[in-house]
Amino acid sequence: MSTYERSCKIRGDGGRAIRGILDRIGDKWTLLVVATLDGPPLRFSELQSRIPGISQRMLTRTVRHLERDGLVSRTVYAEVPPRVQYELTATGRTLIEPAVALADWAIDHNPEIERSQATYDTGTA
Amino acid sequence: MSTYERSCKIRGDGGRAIRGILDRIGDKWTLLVVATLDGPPLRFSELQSRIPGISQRMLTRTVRHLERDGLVSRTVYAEVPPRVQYELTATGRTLIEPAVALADWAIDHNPEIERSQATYDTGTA
DNA sequence: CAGAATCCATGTAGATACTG
DNA sequence: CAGTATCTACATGGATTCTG
Repeated sequence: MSTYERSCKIRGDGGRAIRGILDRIGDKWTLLVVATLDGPPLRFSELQSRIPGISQRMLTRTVRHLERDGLVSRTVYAEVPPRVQYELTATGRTLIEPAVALADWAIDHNPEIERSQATYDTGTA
Repeated sequence: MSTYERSCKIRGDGGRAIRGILDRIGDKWTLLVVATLDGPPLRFSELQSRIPGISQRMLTRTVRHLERDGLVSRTVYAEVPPRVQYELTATGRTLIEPAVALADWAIDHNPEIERSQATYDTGTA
């Protein structure tokens, strides 16, 4: 299959599928949370300490969205003090692969892109 | 390589690489423009007519960003009326593959995700 | 035709303070 | 510990108007 044919997957239904997933994972923290949860279950504070810069509010929102989408499971243990564990679901794990593909692309092409930006900016400025 | 090892690619430098690419392609139109340009060169108006809902301003901004990143080339023909053609660069084409992988994931898992959301919402509401 | 410029609505994210 | 609530700042995106 050529990339031309494959790119129809992106435009497909007017871009609904792509838009849907980018709305889900395109924000500032979601993919980082998913990647951080690729491994043993973590509790809230562990998650927060492993994701430098994320605020409580943003972590809460992000895991809630992921839970709603069925990509992360949230288990509350009825203890005092409370303990809540987060874990990727089977579906959530399947997201790792395409996400890594994207990260690979980013790592591979970043130098090139930054050079292009520098050229563009000096030429325009 | 396990997904666990691979997911380090995402968290890598504290998520810089992923953040960089999501800032680039995570917006509303970029991937749609890239996918639409996977094929013969198109002029501004052609591009706009093939991407339902995009405004002039957003198309202009999006192609400018892509040009700055070196993913799209912009060729101005000195004619009256003006003609401008857009085309994916070689680098731009390499983005198609991981983007399609993501679109595939979205298409595959959308039904499941929507079911999860429905369950979550009724349970919470 | 292909945009540039301006204005405005909305959403996203962060800081801060409080609580079961 | 694991949140919730509130407020605010900023970025994103859209509509409209104007132009080389």
